[in-house]
Parts: sequence; structure tokens; C-alpha cells
Amino acid sequence: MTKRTDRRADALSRERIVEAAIAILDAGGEGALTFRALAARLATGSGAIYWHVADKEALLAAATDHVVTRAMAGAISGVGADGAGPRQAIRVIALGMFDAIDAHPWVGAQFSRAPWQPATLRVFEAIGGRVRALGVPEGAWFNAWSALVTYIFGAAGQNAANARLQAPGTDRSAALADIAGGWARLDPADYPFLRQVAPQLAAHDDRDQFLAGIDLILAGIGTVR
Amino acid sequence: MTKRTDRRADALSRERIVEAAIAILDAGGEGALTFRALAARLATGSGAIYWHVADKEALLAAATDHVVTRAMAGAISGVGADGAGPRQAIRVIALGMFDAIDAHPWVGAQFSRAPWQPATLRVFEAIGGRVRALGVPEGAWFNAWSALVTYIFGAAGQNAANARLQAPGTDRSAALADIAGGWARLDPADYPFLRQVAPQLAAHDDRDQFLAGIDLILAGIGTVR
DNA sequence: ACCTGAACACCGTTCAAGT
DNA sequence: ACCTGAACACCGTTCAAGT
Repeated sequence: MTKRTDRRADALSRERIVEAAIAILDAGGEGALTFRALAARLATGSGAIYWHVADKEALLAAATDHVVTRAMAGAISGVGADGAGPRQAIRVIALGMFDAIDAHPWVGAQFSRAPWQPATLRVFEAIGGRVRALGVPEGAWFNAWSALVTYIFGAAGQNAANARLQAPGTDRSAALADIAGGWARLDPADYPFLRQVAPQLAAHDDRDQFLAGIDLILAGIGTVR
Repeated sequence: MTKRTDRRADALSRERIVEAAIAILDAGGEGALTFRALAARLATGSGAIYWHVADKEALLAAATDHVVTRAMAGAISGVGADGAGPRQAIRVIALGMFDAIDAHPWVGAQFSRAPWQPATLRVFEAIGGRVRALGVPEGAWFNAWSALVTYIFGAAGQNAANARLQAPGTDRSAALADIAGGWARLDPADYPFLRQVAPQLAAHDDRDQFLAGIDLILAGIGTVR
């Protein structure tokens, strides 16, 4: 029972609008997504878009939901019934989120703007279910879950910021070298720690670093008995 | 040796502009800060502001820096030479950041937009110095520090989002009751965990929750030997 | 039911002109 | 050196008018 308008391949639809929005966001970042640019890409008027989505906030929310849903499907499928424990499942889900935001930095900023979206809820549940399977006492579930999702979504926002700050052409390691260089030049009397870890900042990998944080939280959860 | 223009109490200055911006941000949120509103409050033209600050991004950065500097001064002074260990110092600094963002929610969103500001650097150093004092092996310093600051600034962004989502009049517990009510009505087959923790979500305190996450990370750091 | 595109009410930012 | 405020080039959103 397809709707009449579905016959025209180029008919406007919420789905096509969201896909076009994602393409614009991926190509030019959040600043590039305007209703005029979107209308031009879809060869229609800007007002037409408003027939399918309420406003720009809803459009960004739908685009985020789309990306997260896809990322979660990939992560969860890699964690199926293959006997991987809940600890490993949490790591895989977290990395799935990290990679999704790495590929679509604008998604990261969106979480600290409109949480409680459907896809976010599924990530919450996926983490929560594994926390429960971790074997910690029931009274510790909520805190353990909260620490993990706060870290995962919080890091997402910061990675998005890093990506946005970076000059389009340059790669991450050049940007890190710049920042580390700045740290190395700080006054040693005021900033002994940052000076000391500057070389590690320059050499570190964001993804490994993110995972190390997950592991520290998991280790902390493991101490709760 | 005061500058000539300092004689007029109402002379425009970067400092007065930043203070007015903070007042507008606190009163009406990020959406309320426009150059027109700021110019009106300072009884000047919008172009005058551009003589003192480069653009809106710089203005928001300066406002954030101002708030964080003040918060850090308060937190650090409460942690002086009174024998409190590094563990407790980390908790106090983290809570200082939490409270600052609780009072100025717009600050939270700013971190995931322009990190590496002077005040942020001081928070980084303050946490890092205490990590070093924690007694973990030197090879673990960088990961431990990174997990803590990612969590602290990440939670900041999410708290800011929560504050922004909330209807101006209502209080946090009413908003939490709403969300928890939604969780309690989810399909138990798909969302067993969220259904189960819904009552805890309704009853929890954001600040305690935040601190519990810090403690879990600290516990995880404690396992590294 | 869905699309068009001009119009409206805003923005941030610039800049000639003032003092 | 600093301030003014009109002007410019944008936005998101609306809505009468079309099909």
C-alpha cells in the first residue's frame, strides 16, 4: 500500500530531507546547513521543507537520530551472541559511538543540545543492560550506568569541538602537535603537569584515549562489591 | 597611571562588555545575547562593541573564561594547605566546575565549542597536579588525567543541555519526574534497564550523581598499580 | 495534499562619518 | 582613539498563492 506520491522518485519526503541534511552537514559542518542550501539541493522552495519537518531543531534531531541508529546497529551486531562479555560489549558500543561522531562531528554537538532522542535511549539501554550483566550489586547499577553514559556522550561533544576547531585541510596529529607545543612553552612554575604531559598529548590517539577512560570507569565499577 | 578614558565611570571597556554579556546570558540564556541587546544595555551602538571584542565567539569565550576563573579561585581556595588529600581536592575542583555551570548553564555549552581557553588550562593543570599526587605510576598519569577532565567537561555540556531544555518556571525535579515517567512507560521487552532505573532517575540529584561518577573514575585510577 | 518563493523579522558584522 | 548607527548580507520561518 504505497502512497500515491511515492511513485515519483524525486518526491520530497522526510527521509530524503534528512538524508540531504546529513550530506550537507558532513560536507560543510553545522554552519553549512541552511534551509536555503537544503532547498537548493532538493530543487524545491525552502517552505516545502516545513511541510515535512517542524523546524531546524527537529531537522538536526532527526539527522542525529539517523546517524546514531545506524552506528548502534553496527556496534550491536558486532557484539551479538558470540560470547563476548558485558565488559567487552560496553567497550564496543562506546567505540561505535566514538566512530560515528568521528565520521560526523556535528552529531557530537547535538547531544548537548537535545538529549533523550529515541536513538540515545537505545544507547542508554544497551549500556544499562550490560552494566546489569557486569555482576555489580543492584544498588550500584544506576551510578555505574550514569558514569558511563555521561563519559561517552560528554566525550562526544568534546571530540566534535576538536573537529570543528581544526583547519579543514590539516589532520589531527598536526593540530595536537600545535597544542602540545603551546603546553611545552607554558611557565613551569604555573603549569608543571601540562608541561610534563605535553609530549604524550602530541603522541596520543583520541580513540585509544577515549577507550582508556572507559576502561578506568569499568575498573572503578569493578571495585564496587 | 590610569588611562584618560577611565575617568568616565561609564566608559566602554572590554571588562564592562563582558560583564554585561554575562548578565544577559544569565538572565535569558544564549539566545538572548545579541549585539543589539548588548549595545542597548550599554547605551551605545553595536559597532562600539567591536572596538573592544573581535566578534561574538570571542565575547562568549571571554565570558566563559571570566566565570571559570572565578569558580576555580573559589574551589582552589577551599582546598589550600589544610591537609586535604589530592583525592578530595579533585572532588572539590570538579564540584566547583559543576556548581559554576549549574549557575551559568550557557558556560557548559561553550566548552564543547572553544576548549583550550586560559581558565580551562588552569582547571586542566589543577586536576593534573592532583593526579600526580595520587600516587599512581607515572605511565598512568596521562590516561587518568584525561578520563577525569573528559568526564568533568563532558558532564558540563550535558548539564547545560538539561538546563536549556527545561521550561523556565519549572524546577529540575519536575523535569526529572517527567522523563522518568516516560521511561516507566517504555516497552519492557525493549527497555528493561531504563524501566527498572526510572524511579532512581526521578529521585536522583544531579550533583551527587556527578560526584559518584568522579568517585568511580578515582576508584578505577586506584586500581592502576 | 503538497509545493512555491516572496516577504518578514530578525541576526552578526562592517564602515563611513562623527567626536 | 573611540563611538555612532545606518547598511549589508545573511538567517529561520511564515504564508498567500498556486497545482
